[in-house]
Amino acid sequence: PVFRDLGFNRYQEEARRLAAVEQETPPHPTPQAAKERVHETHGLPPIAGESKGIDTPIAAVDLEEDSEQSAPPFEERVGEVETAATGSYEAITTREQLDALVSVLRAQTMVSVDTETTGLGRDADLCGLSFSWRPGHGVYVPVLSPHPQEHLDTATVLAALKPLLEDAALPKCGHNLKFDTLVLLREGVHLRGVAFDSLPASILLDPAQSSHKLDNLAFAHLRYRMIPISDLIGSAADQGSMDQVPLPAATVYAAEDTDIALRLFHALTPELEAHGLAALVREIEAPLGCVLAEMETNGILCDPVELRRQGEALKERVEELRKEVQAAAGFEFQVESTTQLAAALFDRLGYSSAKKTKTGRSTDITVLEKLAATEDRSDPKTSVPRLVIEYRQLTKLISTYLNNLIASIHPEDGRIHSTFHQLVTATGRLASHNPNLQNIPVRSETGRQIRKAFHAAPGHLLLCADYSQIELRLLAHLSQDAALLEAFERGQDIHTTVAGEVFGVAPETVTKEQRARAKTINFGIIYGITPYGLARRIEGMDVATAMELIAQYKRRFPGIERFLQQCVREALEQGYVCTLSGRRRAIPEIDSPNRNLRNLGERLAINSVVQGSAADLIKAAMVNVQQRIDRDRLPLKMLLQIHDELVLETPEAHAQEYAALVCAEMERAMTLSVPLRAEAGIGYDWLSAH
DNA sequence: AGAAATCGCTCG
DNA sequence: GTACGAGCGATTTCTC
Repeated sequence: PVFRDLGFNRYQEEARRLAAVEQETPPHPTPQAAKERVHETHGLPPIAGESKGIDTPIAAVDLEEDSEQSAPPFEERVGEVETAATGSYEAITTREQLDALVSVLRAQTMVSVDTETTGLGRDADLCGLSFSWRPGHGVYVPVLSPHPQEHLDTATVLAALKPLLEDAALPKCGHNLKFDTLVLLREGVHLRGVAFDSLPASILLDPAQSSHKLDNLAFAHLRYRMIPISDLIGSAADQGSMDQVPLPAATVYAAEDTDIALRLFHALTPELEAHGLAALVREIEAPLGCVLAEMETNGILCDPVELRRQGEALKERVEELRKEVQAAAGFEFQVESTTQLAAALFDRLGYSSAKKTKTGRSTDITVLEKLAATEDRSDPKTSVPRLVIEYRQLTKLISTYLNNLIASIHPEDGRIHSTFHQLVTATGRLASHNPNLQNIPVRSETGRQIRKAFHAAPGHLLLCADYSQIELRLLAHLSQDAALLEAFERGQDIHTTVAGEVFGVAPETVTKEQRARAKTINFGIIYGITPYGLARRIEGMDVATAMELIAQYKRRFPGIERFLQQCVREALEQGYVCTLSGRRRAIPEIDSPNRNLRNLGERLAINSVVQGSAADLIKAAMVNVQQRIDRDRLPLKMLLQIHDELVLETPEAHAQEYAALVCAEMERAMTLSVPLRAEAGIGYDWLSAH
């Protein structure tokens, strides 16, 4: 049993090489070995009884009995492979030990925190908490185990620890503390003060890494091989759970986690600093995990009756449409099937196919709209494209929204609890998942009605606060373009201002159409504009005219042109670009010999800086808002984030006051060269709050 | 039969 | 061949 398969390809070769070294070092602790190890340290005198006293500084208050006489401190054993057997871990099982632990933790400048649970889902129960404040040391406080009479119960333990877990002034670290925050929230504990988290830290340092699991980080950064959970609870089918693991083994496993997370804090902090990421982790990403956990736990009330009512109405209309389509076409086919629809349109109804997909002829919205534009009201056959467009819209609403949302409502509390992923996107934006609540329809009237179903609790209102023109304001700040800065400084309508400049007219005389075109250009700039792209999005515009418009824009806003080039140069020189907060995105496409890929790289370089900086900003705002809620004990619940918007639930009383407060916190999230504006709406449901 | 890819559409 | 970032449902294609 010399070498365990790590089940982790990237490290296997390295691990094999080190397997030989392992022969000379103590073998990896089996559960039995772990048990013996803990028994060694078990019969210590109660900490409170130590002569040192519990209010002396931590260095003096050792929770372990014999400090490192068997092995040199881990810091001195560089290059060796280390295992949990080298750490000094113990269980906290008595009232006296718990009180001593609380005093000790209070005095620390950084405490590593972890929870053990019976599983990974929402139904998982707390088995215990572990803490570490000195590398190589750690404690486990069990609350659920095979021998409950040998330790304290959940209520006692949490009552003692809650004040310090919730104390934002006591800095904490850990690995993926969003998970632990979720677990603790189910016990009524609101974890705060998270100043470091090795999961976001690792992702920000190297997003390309395939795994950021604690075990892998331990090996990569500390040459440390952790006890696999399978050693304790087995794997696959006959998997047990943590509450069945004997206390000695559970203690070593649990305390090892916090020990390693603490060591990673020390190991990764210099790396983060070297890459300009330390503040991003400390001020934004680490504390944000707790905010996301709160949002997920809160959930948003959703009325299934309203959704069902809308669904029934739409289903009737869809059935009519299906019949109309088939009647108009003169034959039956499955409208949902793109292959059958393409065959119907292009083989049997005489339309000619222009746009292709990877595997066939495209029937997407742009194609259907072109075909629908040729409709002849006197010939029913030509109504097919128009009817299919409506059919698609309604079936989309039914299946993706109405049906799916009803199924997502939690039977216990009537709320939808989406999951918010903190760092899965390329730019730093959040992603909402299962269900996605960041793409609830708003643009079409029928779709927007779905928002009526999202509502506040009785006596409460939804508070929707969104940033005004956030990406364009960031563009102004990042580019320092004089004209754009001035427009925002003066509070002008940015699309009208740009229209005036680009079309060479006074702002007062800008037409609706000119403003709409300027808006399209403004969005285009942020996405990395191309003449083709712009022409395609403005009705009746050819590529030459689009090119001239872009040229005119760049003449009128020379700072923007400079900024765009600077993004591209940065990507070329460094291989990556950075946001305002130092978040990085690698742009390997930028040196591609393929021109299309290279152009894509240029667009990514531009967009990543703007979109990513906007993500930094609203994340900072979320941390601000939650801190304010905590500090002033406000009765506000954060429910959703939709990229430039926050949705909260507020009591009816003082709702206006809270709205102003949330906007103020959003506006002071960063200090830029342009003023930030956030506006709030209030209403019983999401439709009327907007 | 079940997994993976494709298409299309929703949002910012 | 063309604007950036996501998630998801239905259908089609691939794989065992």
